[in-house]
Amino acid sequence: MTMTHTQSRFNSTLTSQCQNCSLSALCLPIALADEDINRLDQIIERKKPLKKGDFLFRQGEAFDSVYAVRSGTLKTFNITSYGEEQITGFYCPSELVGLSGIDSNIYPVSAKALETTTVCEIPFSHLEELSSQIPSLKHQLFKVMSRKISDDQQMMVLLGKKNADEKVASFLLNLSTRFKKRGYSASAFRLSMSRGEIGNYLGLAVETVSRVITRFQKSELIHVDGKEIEIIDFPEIQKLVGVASDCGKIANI
Amino acid sequence: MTMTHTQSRFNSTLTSQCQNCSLSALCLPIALADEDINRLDQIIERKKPLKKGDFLFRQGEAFDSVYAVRSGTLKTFNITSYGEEQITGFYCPSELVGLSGIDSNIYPVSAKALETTTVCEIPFSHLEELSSQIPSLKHQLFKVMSRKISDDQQMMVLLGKKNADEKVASFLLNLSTRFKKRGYSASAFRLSMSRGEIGNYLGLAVETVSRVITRFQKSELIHVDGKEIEIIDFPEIQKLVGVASDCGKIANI
DNA sequence: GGTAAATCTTGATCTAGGTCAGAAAGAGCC
DNA sequence: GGCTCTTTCTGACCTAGATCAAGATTTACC
Repeated sequence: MTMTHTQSRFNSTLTSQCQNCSLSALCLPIALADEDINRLDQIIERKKPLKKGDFLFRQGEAFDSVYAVRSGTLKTFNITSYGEEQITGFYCPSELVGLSGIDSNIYPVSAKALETTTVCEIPFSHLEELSSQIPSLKHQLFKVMSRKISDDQQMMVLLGKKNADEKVASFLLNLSTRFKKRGYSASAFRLSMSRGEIGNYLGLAVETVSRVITRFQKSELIHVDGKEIEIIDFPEIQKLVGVASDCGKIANI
Repeated sequence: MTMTHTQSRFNSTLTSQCQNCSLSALCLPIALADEDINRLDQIIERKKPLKKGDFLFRQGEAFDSVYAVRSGTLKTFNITSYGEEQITGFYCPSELVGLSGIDSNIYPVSAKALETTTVCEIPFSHLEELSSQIPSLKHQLFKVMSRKISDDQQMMVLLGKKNADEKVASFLLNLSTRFKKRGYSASAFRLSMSRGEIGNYLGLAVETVSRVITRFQKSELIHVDGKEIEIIDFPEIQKLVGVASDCGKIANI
């Protein structure tokens, strides 16, 4: 294993890199004490950037690491029985990719860069070991995985019950929320994925995505210029989504 | 907390109950040493059975425990913005319910019994604490959550890409696999959920589920008698599913 | 900077599965 | 055993979104 080698190349500064990272408030280190961040920092390897279209890992490969996105965007996808791609998620900075590989020790999906993307590689065996020593890190890991489970379930609701307008509105609002959390504008952002990829992810044909976006633009819910999106009428978009995003707070049957 | 009280009532025998449980080979204790099973056993509370229609927990309630199903079946579901139910999962014996509550400390779904059902309540804070002391338990927990993530992603593929026949075939095959793992017949079993609930889960109308099942019966893929299902032509059902279930082994692009 | 390839848009048509309606078969319940 | 309530089945119709087709625009690459 050449890890120490690579580490010395990337981690040569004395101060923790995680501590300096603008994403530390969102990524794993949240709620860690300074000395613990340093220990986490030791096991993390900063990889050189992926170019658009590069694979981070491929479906079927041996699982050994999870990855935190530092910049750029990734998509994960399955190849279905007849060779078509099914996108299962998009990953923005501070988000963790690869957690689904823990169970079988094999990545059940492929991960590919949608644009130039940098990631931190976190060897899972080290992370697991460290999590025994740092309870708050373990808790954080459980939380991240739990969050992924409930997010995926929201996605199942979207795929199973929503119509095209609701799907696209949910998608835009979801991105908006994620950008906002990271300190970027919640109303204006750039889509790093193609219309085709959006459709694939949402269970819609490309043409439908295009038509819905055009329609939203005409009804002045959003303003579109190619991949640049500006959400103009938040209340209306939220109404379409059904504000199901926080239905945890809604009264029960 | 009245736990010790309740424990003494349910856990009074000296031998570990987990150890005697027929599900221990599938549930959390897998890969645990005897003394560790005993420690896990101490924190588990066997609850009295739920009757059909009883809630185990409700969307929005404070999260404090995960539950292992001992017998019977549960469904979890969201209430969407306009009051309809969206089923996000069915849970059979040995399966763990409630993991999605860890992140927000609130159950993001409700869980309801489909028939008389017994569960083991596992207070999460205790489980988490114990997992620090027993690395294999921690690993097992990570695996269970990871498995849930990849299963849910398979479900997203199903909802986003499959047609009605493929959805129903996948559903039947999935149940079959789960029953088999537990030592029951893989080919003949009883559906504990209604056609309506199947449709809800698969993103189909009741009528469509009914029609597909009838069609499968006519083409002699399955034999149906009310809720009793017998899978007759496994190869054909698998062909419909596309054997996408183990596409992890398929070559990557 | 120019050309080929990919992506996006828009219109016209088609269809899988939804919706509506009613009959048949179970499941509780007194 | 009869009554009601729920679930399941089946047929007739309809619609949201897929598919097909063909331009328009963007992106990538020499």
